Amino acid sequence: MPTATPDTPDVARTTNKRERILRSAVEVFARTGYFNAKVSEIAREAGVADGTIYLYFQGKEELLLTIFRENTRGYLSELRDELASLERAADRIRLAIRFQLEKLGSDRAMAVVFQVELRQSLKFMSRLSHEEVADYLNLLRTIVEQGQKESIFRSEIHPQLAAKAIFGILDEMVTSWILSEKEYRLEDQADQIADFVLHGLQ
Amino acid sequence: MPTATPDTPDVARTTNKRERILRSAVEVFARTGYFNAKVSEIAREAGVADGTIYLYFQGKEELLLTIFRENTRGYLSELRDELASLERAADRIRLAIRFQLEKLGSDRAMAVVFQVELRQSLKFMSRLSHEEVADYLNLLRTIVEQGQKESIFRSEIHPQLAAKAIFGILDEMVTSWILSEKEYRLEDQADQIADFVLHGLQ
Amino acid sequence: MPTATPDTPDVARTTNKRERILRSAVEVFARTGYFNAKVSEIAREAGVADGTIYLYFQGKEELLLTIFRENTRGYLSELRDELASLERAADRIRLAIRFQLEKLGSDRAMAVVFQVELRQSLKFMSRLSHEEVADYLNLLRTIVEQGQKESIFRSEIHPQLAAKAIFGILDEMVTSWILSEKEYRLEDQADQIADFVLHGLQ
Amino acid sequence: MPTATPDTPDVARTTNKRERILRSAVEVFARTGYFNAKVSEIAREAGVADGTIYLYFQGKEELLLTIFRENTRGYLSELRDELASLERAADRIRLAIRFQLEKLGSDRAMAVVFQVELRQSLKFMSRLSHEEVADYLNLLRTIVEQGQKESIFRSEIHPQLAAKAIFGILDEMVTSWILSEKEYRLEDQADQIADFVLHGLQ
DNA sequence: GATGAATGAGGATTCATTCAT
DNA sequence: AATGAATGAATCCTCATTCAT
Repeated sequence: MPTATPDTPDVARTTNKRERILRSAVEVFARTGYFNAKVSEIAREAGVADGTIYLYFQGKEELLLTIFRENTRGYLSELRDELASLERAADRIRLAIRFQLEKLGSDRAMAVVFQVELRQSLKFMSRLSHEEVADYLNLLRTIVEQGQKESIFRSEIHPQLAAKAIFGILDEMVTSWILSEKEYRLEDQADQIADFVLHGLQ
Repeated sequence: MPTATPDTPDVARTTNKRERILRSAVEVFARTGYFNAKVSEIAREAGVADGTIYLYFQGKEELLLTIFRENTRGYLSELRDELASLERAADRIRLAIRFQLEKLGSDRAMAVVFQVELRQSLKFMSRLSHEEVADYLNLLRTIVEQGQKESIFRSEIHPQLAAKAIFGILDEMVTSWILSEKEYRLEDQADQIADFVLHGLQ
Repeated sequence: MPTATPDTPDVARTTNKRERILRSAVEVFARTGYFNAKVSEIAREAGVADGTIYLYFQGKEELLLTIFRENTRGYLSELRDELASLERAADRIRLAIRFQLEKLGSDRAMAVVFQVELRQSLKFMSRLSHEEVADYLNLLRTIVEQGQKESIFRSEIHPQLAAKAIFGILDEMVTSWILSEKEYRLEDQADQIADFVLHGLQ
Repeated sequence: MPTATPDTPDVARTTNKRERILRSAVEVFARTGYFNAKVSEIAREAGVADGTIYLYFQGKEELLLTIFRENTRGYLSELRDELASLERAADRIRLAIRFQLEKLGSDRAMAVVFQVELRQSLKFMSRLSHEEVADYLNLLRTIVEQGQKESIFRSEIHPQLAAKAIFGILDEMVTSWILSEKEYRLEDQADQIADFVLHGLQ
């Protein structure tokens, strides 16, 4: 009996299916909102049976968490890599700002999930804020502390507060972009924001 | 000493009931999240029958919107009043920052509703962002523009972007406070934040 | 203390209110169906408060029953009066047929209530069929029996069955008229129907 | 002894479930009335979960319509088949009359649904009267016209009116049987009714 | 008698999840 | 691994009725 797809090994096909489910979930969550999203719609869009989703994920909630975790992890390690090539704190701040705007600005559905759907409930948000978001804030804080050591950032600024401020600014820019009826490139705001932030820090 | 109405008049009782429902809704939404909140629980906590809620509000969604609208309106007009007593843009920025932190910092349940529950869905958020939030951003923007005219703020800053940045910072501070396991007074951050913002603008 | 309306005694005003409620009920039942009819809508249309209806009637169901009873009683006694002026069974059959078509054909809303709304449930229908409908069937049966005694109607016909047949024909004509999209006068069918019935009896 | 399918195939079981739901609906509608019937009771009686009903039907209303449609269609095509074996209009009238009485007389619950529950509202009735009932009336009308061509029925009778009259008589007989406290076989009235009708037509 | 604000029981329907195949 | 038919818990809202005024 001939093998149907010689170059699509089981693992690949399976991985594929998992990815397709996650991507469909992003689209459906972004389109209808997490609470109104139907598992069956995600399944339909992914081209799998309803039950299949439960072979890969515990349930609807795990879908949302997985979307967040896997993407955040990817973003963070990539950002760390890129930051390694820069030395000065100011440049690193600029890079981090541009990076976040580029990433979320390149995938509106994903951005909607990050900015809107993930903030469904205190339970959700506190889980997130203690895990990946905390990592990201720490990264920013470290850069601020570095700048203070280099004496280019004012020492009276509380680094954790500065990190939150930067995060808050970026968060608002992304949300505002999502909700905007005008079409514009999110990353085009990177320099202006960086100027504002660096002035604030200096 | 003014006599408090000995026998609560009809108007008061009615108003009372409406207010009690709204307050219960804030508590229940904050505790369980909007989607998981049961109308019957709000009713029970307000000490009214389920059906009574529908005499005052169209439904669950209108409860959430009303909480937002009525509070935002109150905040905004109060803030405007207080701003009127100040002249310099920098002082006004300081005041606005302190004001928001004080208001939301004084009522955790309300803050949860504002920071978490109101961001349930794109539909909701865009409705809000086009109404009350837009008003607030305009207020901030006007102060920034004033500061630029007075030549105390840098002219190359886009006022709308600055307004969003300030809003984003405050938003993040409030959210972070809500999610924090430590107890601290939100308004204690007002000066630090104002310093950061004013440096950013100057 | 002066009497407000000397020529509108309490009874009259009261009666008036009662009639207004009944008439509104006919209209609302006809328009929306008994089950979908809201007591508050009937009250609004009658110009009284919701609670007032319960001063005159036990509830929604009694409204429907009263509409039926009072009208049927009126119809029946009027029909009996008119029949008294005729002697021959055939003429009486003609009269009864014309009478029913004229009565229901003159008030579409009432006809809808009689033909549609009163047939909501077995419970309702059996109550009606054992009371007023039985009286009406007896009246028809008596005429048929009279015709048989006069030897102008065939004796092998079961009078009760003939009465039901006549009632069934008329009932269908009224229902058909209600549901028809064409406008026509129901009573114009009286002669044709009478011919058919009398042929059937003879 | 023929072996009944030992392992019910999928199709049968599925069909089975749908039929069981419909049959339960007939029983429950007849017992409690359409508006008072609970979907959960129909489900319980059919031995399925509440939700299962919605896999087969859109909702409660579709249950009622389906009961009517599927039965009417079956009746009508069966009646047409049987009529094909007869030639004379009078015999056909007799057959149609007996047929309707036999069918409805053999299933009281179904008859209740047909005579009572389907007449809930103008909306319902006009939908029905424009579809299946119209087909049935056309069938009767055609026979009357045939009889007129054969010159055994009087030509001055309007065939459509005659069809309605026959339908009305049968309708009343069925309703009367349903409401009767006495037990009798509905079809035993077939000859008497046919005599009356044929006399009326001749 | 008249009002109408308040009550609260009641049910159709949805949809995440399961599990026999 | 994959399916998808079946499950059944869970809840918003309506509206007939009451009763304090």
